[in-house]
Amino acid sequence: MQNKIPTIQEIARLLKLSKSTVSRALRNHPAIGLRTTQQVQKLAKELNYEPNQLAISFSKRKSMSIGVIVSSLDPYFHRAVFGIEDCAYANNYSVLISQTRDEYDIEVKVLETMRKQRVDGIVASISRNAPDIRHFEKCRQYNIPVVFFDRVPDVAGINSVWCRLDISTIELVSYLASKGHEHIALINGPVSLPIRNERLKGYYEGLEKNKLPVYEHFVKTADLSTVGTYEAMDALLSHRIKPTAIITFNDYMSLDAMHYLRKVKPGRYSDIDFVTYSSLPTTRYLDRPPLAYVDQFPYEQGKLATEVLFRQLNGLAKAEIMPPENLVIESRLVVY
Amino acid sequence: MQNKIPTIQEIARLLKLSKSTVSRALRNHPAIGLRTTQQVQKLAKELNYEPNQLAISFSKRKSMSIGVIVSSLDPYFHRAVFGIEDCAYANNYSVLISQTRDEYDIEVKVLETMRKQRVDGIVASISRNAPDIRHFEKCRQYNIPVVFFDRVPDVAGINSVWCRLDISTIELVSYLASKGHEHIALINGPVSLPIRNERLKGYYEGLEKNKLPVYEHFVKTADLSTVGTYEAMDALLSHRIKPTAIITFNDYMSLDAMHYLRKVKPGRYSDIDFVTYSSLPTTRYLDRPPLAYVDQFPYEQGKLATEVLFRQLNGLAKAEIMPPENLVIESRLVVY
DNA sequence: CTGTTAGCGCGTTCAA
DNA sequence: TTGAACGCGCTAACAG
Repeated sequence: MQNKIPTIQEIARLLKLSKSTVSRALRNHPAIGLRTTQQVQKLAKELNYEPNQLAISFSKRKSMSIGVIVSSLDPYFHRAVFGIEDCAYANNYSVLISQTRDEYDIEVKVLETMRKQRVDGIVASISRNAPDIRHFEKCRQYNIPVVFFDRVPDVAGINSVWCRLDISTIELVSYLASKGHEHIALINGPVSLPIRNERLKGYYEGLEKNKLPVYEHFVKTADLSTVGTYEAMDALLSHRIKPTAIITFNDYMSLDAMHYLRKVKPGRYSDIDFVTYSSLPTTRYLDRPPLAYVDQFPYEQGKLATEVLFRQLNGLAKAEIMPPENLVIESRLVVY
Repeated sequence: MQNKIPTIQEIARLLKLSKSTVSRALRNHPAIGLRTTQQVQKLAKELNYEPNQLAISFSKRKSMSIGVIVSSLDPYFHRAVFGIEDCAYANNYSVLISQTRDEYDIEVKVLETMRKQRVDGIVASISRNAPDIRHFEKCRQYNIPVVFFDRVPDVAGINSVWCRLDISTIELVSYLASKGHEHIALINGPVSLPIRNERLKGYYEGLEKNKLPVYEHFVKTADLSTVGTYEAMDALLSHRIKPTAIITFNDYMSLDAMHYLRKVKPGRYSDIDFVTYSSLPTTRYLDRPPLAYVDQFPYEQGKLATEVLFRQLNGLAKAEIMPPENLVIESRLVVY
């Protein structure tokens, strides 16, 4: 059992040097003699010396890590995490990921954990059930900049990166109109998600632009559960005038809605077209996938948000006054 | 700008106490007077004091965190991560997740990062392209126990948790046989993944048990790319005797194979049945999903692996000799 | 019940 | 070119 964890002190002792010399030699400090440097590095390698990042972080009061808070590592946020990782790793930072499972209590808790871990900054997409962002306020006191992305709270003075959907939604409606659809419904997400409004705005503007009739009963709200979608579909189809195309809040909702038609109303309505947002990688394998979707570029959002974060961190390091950054990227209509 | 991060020292100064008293009071140490405890905790709250976990970890030489290494946070490993998180959080540990993207170099690097961060233990599923586990050896020197799960290296003396597939694979073949299939093919995963052998073993035993003919050309190997699957399908269908059912390595492969039939050979072979392993949540939405799949219980594997890890950690804490644990769980055939 | 002291491993002055 | 001394924030051993 060689459970001897090597330290700089140990190397210094063996080489009869001071630990500061060793510390410098390990980092190729120019003021250290070549011979010394070489023998230090040689011994370090033999002992399998690996610097204690905990000690470094602690003494420098800088953990070289950023926290990522997302509701779930589903395929959508998974792509965002890639963007975050790519940017963080390029800056020699490590990444702490936490899932909130869309619960406010968990969000509060993981945020606290991250503060205690003294992450240098945080990239966050808020939970669906978060009524406010008070729990993020302490981060300011702890000098931990926060960048919100994708699901951005509607509050001033914060850093944010998100993807506007209104224009693409207009295009989505126009696309459906060009296919001859005149009765287009929208099943939107829960009111607690601000991004829902973009969809609604684009929907109405799209109808107007294409001179299509507006039926209030064509707009439904669903939580993101399967049952919720079924209920919305029920409500949609209970009116005299039925939709011939449906815009759903996301891919999962489209899947549930299509499943509903097949199982609950087999045969009828099989000609209803679906379009949606932020495609799952497996959606294209459906026999009859949605006709189109609006790409929200999660990878780019994650990457941009992290870039904003590093700009804030660098500003903080120089004690500069950093005004909050608010980036908006354009979504894009993709026809399968 | 109130960028004053409160410390125990600061609280002690304000209250004219020593920092050890404050430290104890904050942790409800019984030897501290009620009055003192209360006033310390009151002030701590007012100052928004949050203990510096970095300092605690450093001084205790225990980071209260475990590392998780997986190839990718795809839906499969995502479920495993839930199991890991549930167990870790229950033990007041935090979780560091790293993706290797199935590349050996990245695996080596994230492992090193975790060691430097002094995680207390690691739960890992090895990369497809990892030729050996030499890079894990240093963990022993650093007293960091490692538990491999799901993709387990074929080496003695390690902790492991995996899911045996041979018996379920026999059942899978029997199920297909019961449906009248006599020509059953298997598209297996790459040789670098040991779990592939379980499938192969079960396949042959299943054929034997059901007295089905063995055709060597019915067994193909594919890397896990779409192109690889297409090639395997090409090869399978190029023989005189065609399969009527195909067992694929996983869901993605089934999707690709089915897609191949629809796109490359439309109309023909539309009666080929598929069965697979470890279902994606969205697979059930297909018009004609695989008939059945073998559940590998990733959540349970992750949870069990983490439990093993904590047993090792507790043993280590008591300086006990901990023999490695090797758990095997049974997979289960699920018919849609 | 409370205070004093030492030390965790490292980087960083300042001094030689 | 090297070394000595200090401090990061906290816990713990030992005193009182």
